Amino acid sequence: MNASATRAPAKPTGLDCRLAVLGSDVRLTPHRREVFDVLASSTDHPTAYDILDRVKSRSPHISLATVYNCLEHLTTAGLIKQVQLERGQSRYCANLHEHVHFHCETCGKVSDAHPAADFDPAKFWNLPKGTKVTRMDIAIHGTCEACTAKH
Amino acid sequence: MNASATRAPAKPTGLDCRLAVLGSDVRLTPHRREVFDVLASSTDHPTAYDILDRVKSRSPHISLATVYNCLEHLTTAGLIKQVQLERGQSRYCANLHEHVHFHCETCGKVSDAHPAADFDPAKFWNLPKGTKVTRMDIAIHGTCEACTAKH
DNA sequence: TTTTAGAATTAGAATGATTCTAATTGCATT
DNA sequence: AATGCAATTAGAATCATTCTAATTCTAAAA
Ligand SMILES: [Mn+2]
Ligand SMILES: [Mn+2]
Ligand SMILES: [Zn+2]
Ligand SMILES: [Zn+2]
Repeated sequence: MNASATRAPAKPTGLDCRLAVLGSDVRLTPHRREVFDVLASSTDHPTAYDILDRVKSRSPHISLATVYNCLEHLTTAGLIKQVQLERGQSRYCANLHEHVHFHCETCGKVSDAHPAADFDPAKFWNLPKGTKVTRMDIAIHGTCEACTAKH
Repeated sequence: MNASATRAPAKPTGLDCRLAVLGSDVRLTPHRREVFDVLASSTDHPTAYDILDRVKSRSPHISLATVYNCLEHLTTAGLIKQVQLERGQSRYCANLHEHVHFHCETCGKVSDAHPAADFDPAKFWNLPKGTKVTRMDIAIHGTCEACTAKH
């Protein structure tokens, strides 16, 4: 983060570890690639520690600092999203479609829910004219299907 | 928090510092009352430190620990809400009506926005049948009226 | 092929917000 | 006045994250 600010980043020209994904400009080093892959194959919104554990099976020597670095680069590049549901650990999500988060207060699971096609959320709130909306964070808390069933 | 768990709380029987507000069961000690009053007369969603500063003008010796204690009791009693917009400091809000938070990314201000009367948010997301919703946290990020105007 | 300069990675220290601990103080009933 | 909790406090501890200061990589330059 400090280092990358010192100068314009050298344009990646190398091979397998420098895939330009989705038009983004991140250098996809092996670690960043692994962190991304872990996240892309997860639907449970893991924390940095969860990701560390999962990446360790492929790269046993990766450090927590590197996981945080990778997550920051991937987030800045727009390849993943940081999700803040409660105080404490952030969670991460590789689903880039517009969606909201459902958090089960019984089992703790976090899942994605997608809006109906015609959903235009901004019009439901009386925001003053002139307000510009860039992003919405919507978290729904409750009891999931499974937890409701086994009650 | 620890102390209050040891036993059923003695029912308040005293006078001015024990007002039962809105059917809640908190003892409204002078400090809790001041913290609540500061919040009730604020629309800017102050942090614990902001609240400490404001309460200090009336109670110069109040401690940060007490502010946190008061905020926790008031939150548990349902008299105020804790608001988590980004990582870092929590904010607090005494508006108990259903509302969402607008956060201006330019000036940092946080304000309330109220939904249209016919707004039924849950139906817009395809939550699995059987899901029970208890609460929604909706944060809208963007540029406020004033900041948009002065650009 | 060696050099070199910037970027990536690392362990551990530092930070910041909150929570916990262990007194001490205050109040309401006895 | 004595008793017994609950409230309050300062400071320590905790937890997630960010920063620091090396060290290692890598890709282009020489
Ligand atoms: Mn998600
Ligand atoms: Mn509010
Ligand atoms: Zn569940
Ligand atoms: Zn603004």
